[in-house]
Formats: sequence, structure tokens, C-alpha cells
Amino acid sequence: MPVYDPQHFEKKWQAAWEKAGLFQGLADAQGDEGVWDILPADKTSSVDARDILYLLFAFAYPSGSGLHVGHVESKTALDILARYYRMNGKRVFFPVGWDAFGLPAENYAIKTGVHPADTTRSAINTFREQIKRIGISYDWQTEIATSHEEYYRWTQWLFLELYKKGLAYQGQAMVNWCPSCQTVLANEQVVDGVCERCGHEVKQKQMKQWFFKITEYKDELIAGLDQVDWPRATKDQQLHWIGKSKGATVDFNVLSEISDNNSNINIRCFTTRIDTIFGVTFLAISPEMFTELGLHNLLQKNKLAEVDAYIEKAYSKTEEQRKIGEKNKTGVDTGLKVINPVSGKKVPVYVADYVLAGYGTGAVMGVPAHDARDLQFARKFSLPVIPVVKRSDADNPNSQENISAHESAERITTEKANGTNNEKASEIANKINVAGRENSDDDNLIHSEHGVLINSGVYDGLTSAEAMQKIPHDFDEIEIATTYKLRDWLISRQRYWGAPIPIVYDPSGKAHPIKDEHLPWVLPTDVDFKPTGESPLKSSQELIERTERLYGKGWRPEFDTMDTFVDSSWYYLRYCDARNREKFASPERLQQWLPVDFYMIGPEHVVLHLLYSRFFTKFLRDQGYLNFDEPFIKMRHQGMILGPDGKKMSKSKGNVINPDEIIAKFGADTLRLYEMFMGPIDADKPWDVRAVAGIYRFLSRVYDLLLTSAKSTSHVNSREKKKQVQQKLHQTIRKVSGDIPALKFNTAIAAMMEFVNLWENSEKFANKSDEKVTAKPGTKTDVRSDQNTDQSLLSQADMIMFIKILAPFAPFLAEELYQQLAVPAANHSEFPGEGEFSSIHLQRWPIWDKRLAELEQLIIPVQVNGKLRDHLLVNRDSINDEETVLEEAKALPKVTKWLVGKQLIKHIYLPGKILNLVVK
RNA sequence: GCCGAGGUGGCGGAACCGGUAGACGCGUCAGACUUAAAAUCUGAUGGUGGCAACACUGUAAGGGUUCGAGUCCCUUCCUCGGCACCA
Repeated sequence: MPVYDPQHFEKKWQAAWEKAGLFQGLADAQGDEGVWDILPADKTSSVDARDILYLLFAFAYPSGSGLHVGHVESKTALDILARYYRMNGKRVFFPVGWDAFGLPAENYAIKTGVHPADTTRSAINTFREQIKRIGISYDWQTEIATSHEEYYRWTQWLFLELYKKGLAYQGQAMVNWCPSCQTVLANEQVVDGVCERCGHEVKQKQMKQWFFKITEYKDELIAGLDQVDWPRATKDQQLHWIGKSKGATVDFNVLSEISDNNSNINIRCFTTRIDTIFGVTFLAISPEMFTELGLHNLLQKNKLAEVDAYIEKAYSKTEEQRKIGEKNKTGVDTGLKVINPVSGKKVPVYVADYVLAGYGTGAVMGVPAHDARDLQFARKFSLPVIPVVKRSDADNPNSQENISAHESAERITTEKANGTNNEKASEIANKINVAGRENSDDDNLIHSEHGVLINSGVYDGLTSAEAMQKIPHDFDEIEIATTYKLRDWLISRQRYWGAPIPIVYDPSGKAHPIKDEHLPWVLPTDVDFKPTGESPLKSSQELIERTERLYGKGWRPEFDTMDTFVDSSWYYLRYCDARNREKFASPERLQQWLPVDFYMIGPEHVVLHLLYSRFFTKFLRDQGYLNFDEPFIKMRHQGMILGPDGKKMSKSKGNVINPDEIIAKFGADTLRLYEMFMGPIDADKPWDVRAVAGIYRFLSRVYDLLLTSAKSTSHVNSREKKKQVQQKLHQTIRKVSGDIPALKFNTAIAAMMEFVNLWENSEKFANKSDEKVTAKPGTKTDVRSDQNTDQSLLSQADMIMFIKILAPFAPFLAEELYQQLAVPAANHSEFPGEGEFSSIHLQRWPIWDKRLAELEQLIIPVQVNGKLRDHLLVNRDSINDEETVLEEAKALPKVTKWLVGKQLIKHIYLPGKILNLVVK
């Protein structure tokens, strides 16, 4: 009896595949060489775009701790797709690379003095071996690392292309500064006011920084989402990040303090609710905008000190302190007044830091009756609250003018209760009142929905929508406007381990691009890593000397490096021509392989990486380098693998599963299969230590079953059994063939298990058939002996079909079984390109026999009044004979029982599906 | 607060378009083998009642549509992910 011992053969086949170069150089195959010889002539002769498939895995940061089970999951999922599509005759491009620049290696260098290049190199080596060990069929010839000169040379080239078009620019900016990491952080890297990486509180600092003008593409970044097949949630998050909102701007003229006449300064406010303009009782302006407009000069002497102090304080506030302000708003009355151009009313101007400088116009009109934040502010400064929009869905006969916020709120609650016109109305009203009493929070008092205008002069009675159309039309001071949350992308980093920004400054401080012949602008090695608050590159003598040598005395280099998101947002382009020294990729290769057909990526990259990648793609398209709009046609996320305790794996919690240990114990196939079996690919799933053994058991049974039944000499007599097993095989092929493209790996594996269970049981049954066999209930068995010459239940050809569908999931075991069962007999000349090695992974995917896969007899569930009572066995060719089916069903004893004394009103029959008898 | 995903046995999860709820795996229980254990194999396994046949009940809670609802609609609750003073 052979024993399943993955350690014995997995490494052997790994080496054999590598030696044969089974999955290598596919990007180089032009349709007339290499593995493509195994494809039918019509596939290889023409390069049909539909036959090309670019599968992409979000390349990994090679961390020191090695491959994680989460990596295994997404890599295996894509590997299954790659192998499946290859076996189906597609030209699959499945590249690999490393997001090798980044902070961990640098932080490690600060701690230990080991150069990041060394750390990274050894980490990559570890990862590479681990990935090979789990049998991922990457094309290693395309391997890239973002820290390699030949890669970042093109990252720098991309920067310069953007620079030439004015899309890379330098600007003074208040930046998020992490005092611990000693670097600038993008807004995206600040989470809850603290540094995403180290958790330290982030401070504000004014610095000169490089930006990419991603906002240039904001509308296209929205529109492009319609072209791609991505999860809805991802699209929504991108849209939310771009944050387009339509509204209007209103210019409020500032009255001069002395004369009370119009000044020449306007405060422009952005609002999405111009219909509420009659409700404006104050203006709030951000400290930054206050300064920018020079309003300081209009202040009266007695206000100067107070206002300046407030602004000073606001500037120094950290994110954390501003968050506290969310609940307790601050501001200061400037003493200035403005005129509401629509109502003509005079309202005060406040400086308040709840108004964001970076959004809209940096100033807002305060409408406390219809905005929760404005209401909070109005409460604090005892400003009036004027409701100007009432709910339109309930009748309100007693419309009052100038009611207080409290009164209006009360009315809202009663309307709410009256509106829900059922028995529960009083209950609901009660609830609301209780809530109102217990929770005096102002949120309960405002209503921010659209409705019908009141207290709005000639506009009374218009709906919000109508007013939003009409008001801007009637006033020159009001313009329809759109604003976005998306900011330009700050890419400067005061770090060492990244691509140097390819810019030099002349003695006057003017920026100049690095000349093309000086690319790659190499990252120097003679640097001091210790954080000083300045870029580590400043400590490089070599870089400074290089700059002066190449550009002249007094020239100095840019010392900042680029955000690593720049590296990782164009790598999928480089893959297709990874060794090109003339271009970032040749136009032919780009045209042939891109865009990416399927991208598998962690949900953590939903916003930034994808947005940046799309931006680069659109930019390069506009420069004529690409002929497509969107880089990733179809994209799905893998879920997170949680620890056995159901929590996120982390060293500190001690719940980390090490893939190496699983491989050592059970082999790589078990690891792969288990991770695919855990559940839907996009769900978060906890690791179950014991369930892994179940997969190992399954693979052991497959191994035993195939080898023993192939070599079995006992005769099998039951034609019935044979047919059953063969039928199940074809159903399984059908199921697996459908599940793989749908990424339903868990159910594909379950189907294969079902097949193996049936086959195994039948095999046992067959072996025992000499003895007295009692038929199991439910299976309509007939133990009549048939004359049969086959030795086992399944022919060798059938067995190989099963091995083929198993191959993408458990490539090592499949190869081992295939070699043992098929190769001695296989005709090698069938695969001229492959010489001696005929691998299972070069075989064609099996085609299921439609007739065989279909059941001859169907079991129709029979319901009485919707409740299942019995089943009826119907021959496939008579399922449409409704009369007979009905009569036979009525005759079933368990059904008859429920029909006695009742009258059959009607029946619903779905041929082959269900029969429901409705009785009274 | 807003946006999104979700809630099914002891656990991970199945269930195509509204048509047999719980596939498959784990665990548990019982049995076989064994001096014993492990491993392996066989059987049972949502809950309640019943010796049994069988019946009732059951997909977060409540209501609705339908011959029929895990699936569709309404209301409520909970969990997870993201965003958050975005005017």
C-alpha cells in the first residue's frame, strides 16, 4: 500500500518544473515557440487578444518575517486561475516582483546598522524560495524589484515626464509631520491623527514639497470607474475619496467697519444647500482663509489681539486637538459684518477652525437650523436659528414665522409621528420625545433634508430642488460650483530607502530636471540613517559631489526621495518588458499584454494604490504611451486570514500561523488546498488548526485511491456503480470548471471531495461484492452481475480527467499521480516541444460529457401547501408530462395522507424542479 | 453620524434566477481495530417530542408579498470594513 508522503515528491517536481522552464518566458513567447506548441494550431497561429490573460497579484513588500499565510491565499488563488486558464489554451501572463523600497528596512537599518539593500536582498531571497515551495507558477523571468536601479530609473523617468507636463510641481505646504519617523506623511498615512506606521501623534509643519497633480484627472478618475469590473464597495470608496459635490458659491461682501459701506473684499462661501440661504445667521471662515484674504486689515483695534491670538492658536493645533473641537467648537467674533446678497440681512463674521481651509472655499455660511455643526456653533455664541426649510412629506397647516429651534424641532417630531399613520404612531412619538428629553444633543433639533422653503421671501413654497435652480440664476453673487475632497499627491519623503527625486537645484535655488543621460539617478550608499529631521541623503558626500561634478559648482541635489506608492503604482506596466533598457516598456509589449485582466489585491489598497495607478495610466495614455484608460479591468479582493482565535494575526498576540510549519508537517498541497477551502476568497476567515488535517486526509485518500484502484486486479461487476461514479466524475468536472473562473474555490474543492467519497465507497462496495451485499436505503441498487471486462470502476482516462481538475489546486500531488499513472504509457511525441517531460500542467483541461453528467432520473420534491412531503422519481424524458407526474405524485402514500378530506385547488409544477400541491 | 459588507448547526461554511436549508470539512458521540493510545475505518450528528414510522420547529428580531422566502419588500437590532467638522 503506497503512502502519501508529500515531502518525498513535492521538491522533486518543483525542481523538475523549474528545470523544464514550464511557466517561464511567456511574455517572450510570440506564438511559435515554447510551451505554446501544446496548444492547437488555431490558438498559436493568431495572437487573439481574447486568448491572452494578464493575471496580477499586488506585489509584496518583502518583510523580514517571510511569507505570511495571507500571501499564500491570494497567490494560490491566482495560481489556480493561471493553471486553469493555461490548461484551457490561454496565454497566461503571471509575473512576480517586489515592492522593495520602504520604511521597515530603513527602520531596521537605524536599529542595527545593516544596510537596507542587504536586508531587502535577503528578504527577497527568502520570499522567492517560499513562493516556489508552494508551487506558484510565476514567470520568474519578469521578476522586478522597485529598489533596483533598472526599475527606479523608470520611476524617475515617470517623475520627469510629469514634471515636463507641469504635473509634478513644488509647493509650500503645511504637511503632516511625524516627529517619531522624522518624515512627512501623506494625509492618507495619518490615521486618527496619528502616524499610520508608528502611532506617534502627527504635527503640522510648513515645508517645501513635491506634488503630483492628480487633481487634474479628478473627473476622469470618477468616470473611469464605469469601465471596470470592480467590487461596488471599492468604487464607492474611491468616489468618496475623490468626494465630488455639487453646490454653489456665494460672495458675501464685507462691510467696512468705519463707514458701514461695502468694502472691496468678498468672502466666498461654498454650500451644497443654497436653498437655505435665508437661514444664514453668521459666516464662519477658516483661519487660513482669513489670513489669505487680508481681512486682518479691516479689523477694529479692539478686536485685533483677540482674533490674532485665536488664529495663532489654531495654526499650532494638532489633528488630535482639532478632533476634540468636533464636540466643542471654537471661534472668535471678528466684529466684521457681511451682507447676505439674497436676503439683504447683515450677519457677523467669525473665524472658526471647524471650517477646513482645504475644502471648498475655506469659508461657510452658517445655517444653524439645517446643519448640525452650524447649530453647535450658534448655540455656543448665542446666534439666532432660523428655519427656512420644512419637511415636505407631511401637511403642516400652521406655518409659523421665525420660530425658535426648539419649537421647530418639536414640530418636526410631531410631524414625524403624524406622518407614520398607524397604530404604532404614538409609540414612535413617545420614543422620539423620550430621546429628545434624555438626549439634549442638538442633532435632534435640526433637520438637514430637502423640503419646502419657508421664511425665504419670494422663494417660499418652492421645493429645495427648485430653489437650488432658481436662486443662483437670480443673483450675480451666486455661481453654480463643484468642489472635491481630492488633494494633489504629496510625494516628497525625508527618507533614505526610496527612489531619489531626480531634481537638482542651481546656485540660485531653481529646480532643474536630472538629464536623461544621468538616469538612473542612483541612490547613494554613504549615508547616515539616524533621523535628524532632515533627509538622510544630506549626509551623502558622494551625492553632493556627483551633483557638482555633473551640473557645476554650487549646484545641489534634491535630498528627498519619493513616496513608495510612486514605485508601486506603475509596476504592472514594467512587468511586460522587465528587462528593457531603452524604454519603461516597449509599445508592442504594452499593447499585447495590457491592460491587466484580473487583479487580486488586499482591501487595504482600495483607495490609494488603485487611485494612483489609475492616475499614472491616464497620464501615460495622454502622453501617447498607452492605448487604454483603465489599468485593471477586473479586480477582486482577498479576505484576511485571521488567527485561530478569530483575531487579526500578530506576533504580540501569539496567534500567527507560519506557512513553513504547515508545509513541513503536511506539505505544500495541503496548505494550498486548505486555504482555498476555508471559505469564500473575499471573506475574512479564522484559521482552524484541526481542519488542516482534514485536507491532508483528503489528499491521502486521493493518493491511495488512485494508485490502488489503478493497480487493482479485482474485477468489478456492478455496471450500476461504474455508471454512477463516472456520472459523478463528469458532474464534478462541470462544477469545478464553473467554480474556478467564479473564484469559488471552496465549493470546487467540496465537489471534488464528494466525488472522491462516492468513488471510494463504490470501490469498497465493488471489492466486497463477492460477499453478500445489502443495498443501502435510498440508493436504488441492483446487484445483478453484469459481464464487464474493466478492472476498476474508472478507466485510466477517467482517472486522469480527475487528476487534471485537481492539478490547479494540488499541483504537486497531481503531477506525482500523473507521472505514476500516465506517463509510462503516454505518447511523448504528442508534445514535441517538451522533450521528455510531459507534465500534467501542460495538459488540456478535460471536457465533461453533457449526456453523462445529466441524471437519467430526477428526484422531484413534492410539496403540499409548500411543505415538503415526499419525493417522486421521474425519468428525464418524461419530466414534461405534467399529467402523469401529478397523478404519480398524488399516489405517493406520504402525499395521499395530506390530501385526504382536502380539495386540490391547484398545483405548481416546474419540470424537473418541484411540484407543489395546493389544497384546502 | 455617513458609505459599504454581513448575521445560516458546537465551528468554518453550502444553497444557481424565490423551489428539498445545513453540501463539504472540522468537532462531538457511538462502534471496529489495539494490551492501551495515536492513526485509520464504520455509523450517527440543527432543535423539540416519540420505541418507531413520523410530526412539529428552525437561516438575528418583528411584519409583509407569494402556491412557496435564508433568498424579495418594510421596520428594528447586532457585527465587521472604510470615511468622518467635507459645509
